[in-house]
Amino acid sequence: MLLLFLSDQNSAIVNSDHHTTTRGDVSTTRKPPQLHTSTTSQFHKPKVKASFIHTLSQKVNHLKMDDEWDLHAVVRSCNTASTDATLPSQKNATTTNDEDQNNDFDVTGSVACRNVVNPFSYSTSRENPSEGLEEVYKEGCSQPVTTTTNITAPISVGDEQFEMLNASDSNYTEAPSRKRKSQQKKMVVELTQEELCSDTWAWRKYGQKPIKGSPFPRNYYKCSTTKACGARKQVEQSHTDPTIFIVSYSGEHIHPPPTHRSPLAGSTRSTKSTIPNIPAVSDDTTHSRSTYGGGDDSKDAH
DNA sequence: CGGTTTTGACCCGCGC
DNA sequence: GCGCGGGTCAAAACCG
Ligand SMILES: [Zn+2]
Repeated sequence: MLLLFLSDQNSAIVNSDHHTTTRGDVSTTRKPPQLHTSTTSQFHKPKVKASFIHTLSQKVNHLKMDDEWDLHAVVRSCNTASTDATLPSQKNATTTNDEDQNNDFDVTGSVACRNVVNPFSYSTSRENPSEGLEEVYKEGCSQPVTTTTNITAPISVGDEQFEMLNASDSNYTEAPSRKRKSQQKKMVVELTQEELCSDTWAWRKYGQKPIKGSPFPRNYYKCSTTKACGARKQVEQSHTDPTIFIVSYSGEHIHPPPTHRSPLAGSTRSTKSTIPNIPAVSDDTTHSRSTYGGGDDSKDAH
């Protein structure tokens, strides 16, 4: 397992909730979508390599039939599976119920039972959060825990960002607001489905965008336990190993892990709209969701 | 009815 | 200055 912890000297003060203020300032200017559709000033076309994506999707096909990118579906299915105790990596973990999980979760996390500290840890001592994370990083590097898949794919994204954060700005001294939003701290982790669903924190998805380097989009999640909690994570499927999910954690939880996640969490809607078309009798008997239109700005307005 | 997901739009930093 | 790429917002749809 590879972990990357990116830290910026620019304290986290700037990042807390500034977006609210920033956005709030112009929030009123935010017009309804319809009005804006005609603007088309900064919208670029989706130049996605269809063939490439196609190839990749084929690869992932064996994993998920048509919605290759419903991470939440993955998590959900995983959870369901966990209830059935079908997870290979959780066989030693007798805790399958969320309630019990919470009990077992403790502070280190349920996955920690394997032998490594996982990113789901909750540290009350926020004095030196980086230390703890560093530890995680080191642990993860020295003690790679491969559950069922051999995780050997190098995380380049983290490296890149790290470089950017540290050496991109030559004139960088202590400017508080130099990096985007709260990008100052980040921990990249390669996880499998089991590990992904082992995350007992309550996450709410707030965005999804296709990433240039990877054929798969990236999902953005925010902690939904408390509004004040600035913990976020982004999940992305590894283009090298579709079975691996690259999860980037940023921010820390200001609260203990939730007792149990809401039933709504991780739920995916059947189809995009209220089109009752094709009720249940279809080739895809399962939940097949929409074809990930993607909340990207590459939506080629017209 | 409340919490989530979806998804188009907006914002922002950076490179050219 | 513009376009690109990535991150975030928020309205609407959804589901238990
Ligand atoms: Zn939190």
